Amino acid sequence: MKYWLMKSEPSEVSIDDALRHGAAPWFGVRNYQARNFMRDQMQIGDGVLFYHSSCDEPGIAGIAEVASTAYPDATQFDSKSYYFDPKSTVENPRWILVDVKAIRKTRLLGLAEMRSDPDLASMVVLQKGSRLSITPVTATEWKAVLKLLDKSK
DNA sequence: GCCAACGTTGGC
DNA sequence: GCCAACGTTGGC
Repeated sequence: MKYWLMKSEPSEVSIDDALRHGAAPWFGVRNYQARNFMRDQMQIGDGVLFYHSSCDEPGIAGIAEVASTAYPDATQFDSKSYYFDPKSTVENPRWILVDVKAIRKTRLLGLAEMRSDPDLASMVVLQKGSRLSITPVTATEWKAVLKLLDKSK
């Protein structure tokens, strides 16, 4: 059982969208490191912090879980898709994904509040220059985040 | 809109 | 394989 933080732009897929859709493919990852986490390390049932990025209020917006093992991202084969990759083939797909199931929406846990918690000092997403859309979360960080979410700020 | 940080590309 | 140029991310 591992824990992850996964970024989504709410203008594309927000936590509300994810809750409506149930388990859905986490399409569009085009970064090898993030892909490799999904391919090599994610297991069904892993905990996911659903993070809103590139928006007015960046931060953790919900809790989700990994709902499938890895399989090819269909959007890479769709020439009309923004995520189309002409260099990828069905025989040898370059991009894979997992299904993610949103479990609940939380209050918005912003970056400033996260940075104020010493238990989160080493959290990858808080490091300077960290842009990776999928990052590992330690069990300690997971617990600390849940604890912060329980506080009514 | 700015800009730092990082990833990718491609010429050599 | 190096590395400069370019593109992208994402908070501010």
